[in-house]
Amino acid sequence: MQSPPTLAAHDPMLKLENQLCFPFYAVSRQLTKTYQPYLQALGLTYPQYLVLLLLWEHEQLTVKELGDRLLLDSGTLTPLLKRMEQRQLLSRRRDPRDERSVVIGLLPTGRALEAQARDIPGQLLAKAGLDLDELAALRTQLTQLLARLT
Amino acid sequence: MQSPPTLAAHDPMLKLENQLCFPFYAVSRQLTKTYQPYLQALGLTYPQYLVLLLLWEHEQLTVKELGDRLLLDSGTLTPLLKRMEQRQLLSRRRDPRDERSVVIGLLPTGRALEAQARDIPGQLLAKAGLDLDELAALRTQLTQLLARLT
DNA sequence: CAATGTTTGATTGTGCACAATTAATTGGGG
DNA sequence: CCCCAATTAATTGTGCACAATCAAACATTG
Repeated sequence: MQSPPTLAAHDPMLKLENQLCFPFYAVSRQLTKTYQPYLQALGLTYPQYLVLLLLWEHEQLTVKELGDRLLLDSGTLTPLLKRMEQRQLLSRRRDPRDERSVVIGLLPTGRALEAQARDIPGQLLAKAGLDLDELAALRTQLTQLLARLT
Repeated sequence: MQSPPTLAAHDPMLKLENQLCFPFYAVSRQLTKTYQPYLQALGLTYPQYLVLLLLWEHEQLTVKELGDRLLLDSGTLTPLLKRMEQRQLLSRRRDPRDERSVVIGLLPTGRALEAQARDIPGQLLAKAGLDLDELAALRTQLTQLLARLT
C-alpha cells in the first residue's frame, strides 16, 4: 500500500539511500568544500594541507613516508609536491644514502603557514556542529573501519 | 619525557591523526578501491555506478536531479554521462517541455547491469566487516553530519 | 509583448586519484 | 664480484571534482 513510487520490484539493497559508501563519499567531498574557504586564504588545496600537516610535525619525510601516511601513491604526490616546491613551500632532493628516495623538507615559507592554519581545525569543528567527544567517537569508528579495509 | 620526536612544541590540533576530515577522506577512497574489482567486472567507475543506482530506481532523471541527489555539478556529470551514453548505458535528450533540461534515460544495456550488480552491496558489507545494525547506525550519523554541512 | 532576471547545462581550466609502466638504485646470493 | 629480485619515484593515460564562465531557454513583470 505505502510502497515507493517505482514501477517494478526493485532490490532495496541497490537503492542509493541504502548504500554504505555513498555517505562517506558525500561527506568527504562536503568536508573538503567546508575547508575550502580557509585553505584558499592560504593558497592551499586540501591534499596540500594534509602534506603540510605532516611536515609541520616532522620537518622531513620521504615521498614514500608521505604516501604511507596519507594513503596516496606517487602518481598523486609527485605533481602535487612539485607545485608546492614551485611555491617554495618545501624542497625535493634525493637522499644521498639511497638515491631511490626523494626527501621532502619543509621550507620557511611552508613553516610560516602553520601559524595561519592554527585555528582552522576549531572552526571546522564548529561548522560541523561536533564537540570533541563526538569527534573522538566518530574518529575511532572510522579508524577501525579503515584498518579493516586496508 | 615521553614527548614525541618533534623538535619544538607542536599544536596537537594540527596533527594529522587529530584531524576531522582525514579519516573521511581516507575511508572514502579506500571504500572506492574496495568496490573497484566488482565494478571493473561491469566496466563501471564508482560515480558511474552511483548514477546507475539512481536510474535503476527511477528510469528517467534530469541532469539537475542527478546532481541534486549525488551532490555533483554538471562539470562532473556532463562528461561522465557522455561516456555512459557512448556505451549505450543511457540516453541524453532535451526535455521538449523545457529545452534547458537534459533528461537521462536508462537503456536496456544499462538495465542489464542491474542483475549483475545485485550482490555487490552484500559483498562490500562483508569485506567492511559490518553487520546491518552497525551500518544503519553509522549511516544515520553520517547523514546527520552531511545535513549539517550542506 | 518586450525587458529583465532566473534556471539549467555545457565548457574551460586546474588539480587530484590511481592503474600501469618504466627506470634507477639497492641489497643479497651464488 | 655479478646477477637478480625488490624497492622507490617518476611518467603516462584516464577519469573524476569543482570553480568560473558562458549561452540558451524560460518566467515574470510591467
